[in-house]
Amino acid sequence: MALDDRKLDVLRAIVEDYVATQEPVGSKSLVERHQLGVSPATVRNDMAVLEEEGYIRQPHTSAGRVPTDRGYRLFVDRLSTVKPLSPAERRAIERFLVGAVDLDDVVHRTVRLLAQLTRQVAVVQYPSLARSTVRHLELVPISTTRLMVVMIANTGRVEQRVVDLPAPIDESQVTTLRRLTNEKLCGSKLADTPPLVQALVDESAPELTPATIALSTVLLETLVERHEERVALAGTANLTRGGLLDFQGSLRPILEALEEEVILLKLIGEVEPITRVRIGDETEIDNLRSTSIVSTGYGPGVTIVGGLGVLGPTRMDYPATIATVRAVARYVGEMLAQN
Amino acid sequence: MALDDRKLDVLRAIVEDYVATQEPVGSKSLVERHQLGVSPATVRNDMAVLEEEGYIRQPHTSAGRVPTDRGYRLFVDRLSTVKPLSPAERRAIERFLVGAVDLDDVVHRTVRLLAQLTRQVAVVQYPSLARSTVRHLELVPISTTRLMVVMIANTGRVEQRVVDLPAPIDESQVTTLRRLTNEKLCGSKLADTPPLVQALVDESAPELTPATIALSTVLLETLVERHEERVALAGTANLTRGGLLDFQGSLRPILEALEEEVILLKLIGEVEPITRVRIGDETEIDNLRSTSIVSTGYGPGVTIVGGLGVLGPTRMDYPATIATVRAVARYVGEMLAQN
DNA sequence: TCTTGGCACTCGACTGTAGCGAGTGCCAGT
DNA sequence: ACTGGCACTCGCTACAGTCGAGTGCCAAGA
Repeated sequence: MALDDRKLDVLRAIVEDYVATQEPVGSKSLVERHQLGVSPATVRNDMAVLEEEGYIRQPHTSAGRVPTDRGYRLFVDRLSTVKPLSPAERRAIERFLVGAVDLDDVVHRTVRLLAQLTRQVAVVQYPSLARSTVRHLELVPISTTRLMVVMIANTGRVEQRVVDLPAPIDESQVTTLRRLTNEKLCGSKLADTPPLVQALVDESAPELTPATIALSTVLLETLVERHEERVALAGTANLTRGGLLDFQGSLRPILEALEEEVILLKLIGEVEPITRVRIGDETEIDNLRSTSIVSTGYGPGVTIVGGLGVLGPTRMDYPATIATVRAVARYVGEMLAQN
Repeated sequence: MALDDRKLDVLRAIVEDYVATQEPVGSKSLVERHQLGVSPATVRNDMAVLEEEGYIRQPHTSAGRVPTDRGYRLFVDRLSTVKPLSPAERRAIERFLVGAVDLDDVVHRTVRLLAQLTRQVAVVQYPSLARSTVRHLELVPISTTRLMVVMIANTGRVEQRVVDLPAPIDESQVTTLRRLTNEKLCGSKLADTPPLVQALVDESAPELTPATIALSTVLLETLVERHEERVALAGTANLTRGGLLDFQGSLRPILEALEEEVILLKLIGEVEPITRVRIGDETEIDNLRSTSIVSTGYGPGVTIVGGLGVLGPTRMDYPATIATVRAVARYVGEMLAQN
């Protein structure tokens, strides 16, 4: 059955009221607060249809209606327009992000900003190594048989590993190795490095081959195979707003899920610049059944190097949240472009 | 008034029972579960005294007794013996920490381990820069007027900053600058670097002086003045155990406090190898009135490079927690000593 | 002087009942 | 197709009553 315009208006009104008040909304208060131009009885009929179609439900007989996940989905897809940010919010974003001294700083400031503006839990992925290129590789001897390798990526990320060498090498050999690796790998995307690393081993001077193999093993293993993705988190205290009414009383499963980086990455590690909204079950994480996630990709210019987003109750102000997430992502992109 | 031995026994029994059951403990169940050798009535008299002295209190008339902060304090100081770790726990610690690939990895594994073993919130401070020495400084040109400086510390920490140069410099000048800074600063403690950095500027070749000044400004500002301390956090989900009975119902203030790195550092940033226990108000943080913190320093050998600890309800198993925190700190120290 | 059993008392937790009111579904009328 | 009216549902709150764990006090005994 097709929903006519008025039924959609009713659904929109229900979502807006419920988000604002956090209480099931009844037919009478609905017509009072919105200019629907019809009587409560008519609204009730519409509600009955909406309920039959699964867009709203009653917590119990004789209570008002509450949107279902499906109702929110329809609202987000067809009934809402993105709220423009207030000037105050724009100013807050700018003020917050200027003066960041390094990548860590940018990420931390961003995640705090996002948490503060949306009053929800914010997650920011560090620029993905897989989508970074190598800017410089530095080898620092720790002892004659141990080497620290530091990789600096164009996104500002810096990763280090310790390499155990099969045989001692001296200072000049380290210099040779350093030059060689930099020549081979600088400028290439991390995802493209495996053949280059192989070439590195093939071309190394015989006496350096064992060391080169050890080095390349570490490089491949840590930087390419297990993607070293990282995330920053802030605003968990915001989960307690709405005093346990959201999240059916227990924060536990949500806090547990938030501690799993793998889960967070799956949810906000976007590849596309598109803003995604996952509502309830759409998160596909059991522990997050009662939450929604708004996420988007960010990066300098048009390329995407990482994702960011917020997590909150399914009952959230989607238009405002979407606007804020997008705006913050855009600013962070500009920030990164400057480096 | 001096408390005789039996009154102390009663207090100990109350603390132990309350920690175990989370329910106010009455005189009758006390004598049932502990071999006190006296009747409930006697225990009641002792309880009255303990209450008068402020070691225990009644949530309401006709309820059992609950230890006060002062009671826990006395318990920790004089009535408890550190529980030895179970073999299973020892094994868990070893298994968890072997195979750590870099400092980030060590810290993350440690904080998770600690959270898991104590079933509380764990906090681990990264090795403090102030107590590290410079192992290597790397300068990587980003453009002709921008330089990324990467500092590698002996503790494994790697910090990077971008330096804006007043005038362009070429590759060979970077090499010169790199050699000079490393000669001057390698091996010295960060806290001792200011005069060395100054000497660096004085001795630099005239054409490099402006660049050197820019570089040294960044070095001093970021690495010495504002101590770049970092912490890792895990186990916030454990706050929800005991279903809101601890923390008088609201996790909010606690989650808020946990987001402030400054607060965490104040609480677990130990300088001494001593294990500290802060109970309730002793945390000196309003938001953490209902929590206790057990913290200790760690480091390779005898020197302390950072702190770690756990935060939980004042009603926590102090002997077990103290033992675990100490054991983990010791293992982390050994871990670091290997590098 | 310390310990003990007895006893009256307190007060939170739980249960059952009743009234209220927001909200609904249905139906007949326009 | 919309509307007003009406009976009904059911969660919420208040209130009264009961139960029981736990206490404080006291007088008697070791």
